[in-house]
Amino acid sequence: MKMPQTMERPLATVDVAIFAIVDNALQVLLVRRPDCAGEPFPGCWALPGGYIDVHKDASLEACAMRKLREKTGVRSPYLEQLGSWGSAKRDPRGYTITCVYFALLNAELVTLDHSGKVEAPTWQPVDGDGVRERLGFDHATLLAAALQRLRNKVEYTSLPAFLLPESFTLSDLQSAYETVLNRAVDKSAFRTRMLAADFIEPTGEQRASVTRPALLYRLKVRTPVLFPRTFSPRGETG
Amino acid sequence: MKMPQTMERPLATVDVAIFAIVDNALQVLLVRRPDCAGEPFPGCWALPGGYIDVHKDASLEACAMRKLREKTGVRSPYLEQLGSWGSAKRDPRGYTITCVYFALLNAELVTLDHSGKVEAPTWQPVDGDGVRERLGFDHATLLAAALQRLRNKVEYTSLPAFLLPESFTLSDLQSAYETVLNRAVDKSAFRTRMLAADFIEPTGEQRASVTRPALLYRLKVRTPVLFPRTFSPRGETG
DNA sequence: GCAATAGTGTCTATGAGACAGTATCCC
DNA sequence: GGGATACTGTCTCATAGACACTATTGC
Repeated sequence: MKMPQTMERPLATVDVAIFAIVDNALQVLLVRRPDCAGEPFPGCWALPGGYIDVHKDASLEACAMRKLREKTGVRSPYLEQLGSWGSAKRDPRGYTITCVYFALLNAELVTLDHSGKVEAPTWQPVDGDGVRERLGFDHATLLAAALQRLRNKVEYTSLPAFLLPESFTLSDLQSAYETVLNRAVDKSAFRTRMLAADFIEPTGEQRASVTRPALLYRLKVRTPVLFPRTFSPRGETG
Repeated sequence: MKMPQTMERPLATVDVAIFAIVDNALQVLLVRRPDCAGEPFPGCWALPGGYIDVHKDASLEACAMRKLREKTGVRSPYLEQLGSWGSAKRDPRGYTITCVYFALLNAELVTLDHSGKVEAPTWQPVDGDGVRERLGFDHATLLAAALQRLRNKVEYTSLPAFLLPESFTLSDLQSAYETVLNRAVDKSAFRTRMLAADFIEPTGEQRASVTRPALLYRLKVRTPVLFPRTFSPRGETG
């Protein structure tokens, strides 16, 4: 076997699929590829990401956090490693490995940096397995994988709670689930399940409203909770 | 931002946690680190793995497959990406990123290459979150993560089927589940669940035995199946 | 018949889903 | 009161788990 010093090293990058609910729709944060000569996929959209800096990034997760912070200003999102993709062909500049994370956060916390750059990050609505815009590299594949993981996990975890602000009502939470799942869920079953899972607690406050005020809740735990069953309309399990 | 050509590139490796049932126990395949000077963790045990060869390995999965084939001779295991770990400290030779896979296979298919090398791979019984031997690098962490993923998934997937030979009885399958879960499951509920999931089919043959012969089954699909609920002893769902 | 394992039936508790009903707010 | 949303109760059905029962083999 060759010594590591003589091995040809692949390039290593981290990409992040950042999701939030904007305008009652699930959206993902994308950046535009620079239009300069020598840059691959000029003008295309892409997931925020870039090279691992072996001096700055203590770990892969730290690198993902850094990139997320740089684009959104958010410091404490839900962040989960999705997986890694590597091949000689996914980037024209050579063999690359990318480690992809996906993040969930509350859009209100985000301050997009629109300081005149072409690469200004923008929310793009999710449409089916991706977005309408054409993505560079294999990012359409990465985004599709992120969406699949997200939708899959929403069926049996408390993930949508991370899309909401600090305090929220059960109706807000249900709405977040319905937005991600793209289908309605039964209110009674939903509330029973959420309260049984014991991951939220009442703040003691109510949300003022023109109609009956709703109790406000907050997360009891910062880690997602697994439910013992998936959401499933009657008879869908067979 | 620096150009990729001038960036310091981390080393990229792939490691594989290969599991099988040997002597009615869950075991993992480990290799011994070479004892030469300059090699880190000499004499320690480690997960099989090594550098990505940008000329040989078309993808990360291809690289994992190659390493698995080199150690076991097996060509079609169940192989799943577990995740990636990267930091400056996990390998004394510098910043490394490792992409970890876990594999499930039937021990009978394995031909261990014991051709006099020190690095000969060996089955080691899983004990709690790892093995009794001391592992080099951060492989104890990686192995613990693999075990956690495995045990977690076994609760709601057909993964243990990949630990069995081509054809097997329902009792064999139940035994595989019990070995991985390290607890007994109810026979009736187990059989109902397995047959309802519709991922196995009778071969038409029976297993001869000193007692009542059992029907033999084979997998209908090569991909794992998800069950709508986890295994859970009455009242454990809280 | 006996031992041993394969396979089935029966009962009960749980909880999801469907949906209707009640409660509480502002106007 | 009326409209709107928050929240609860009731019914039914599917199925997991517990456990006992029957079936089929070799001896």
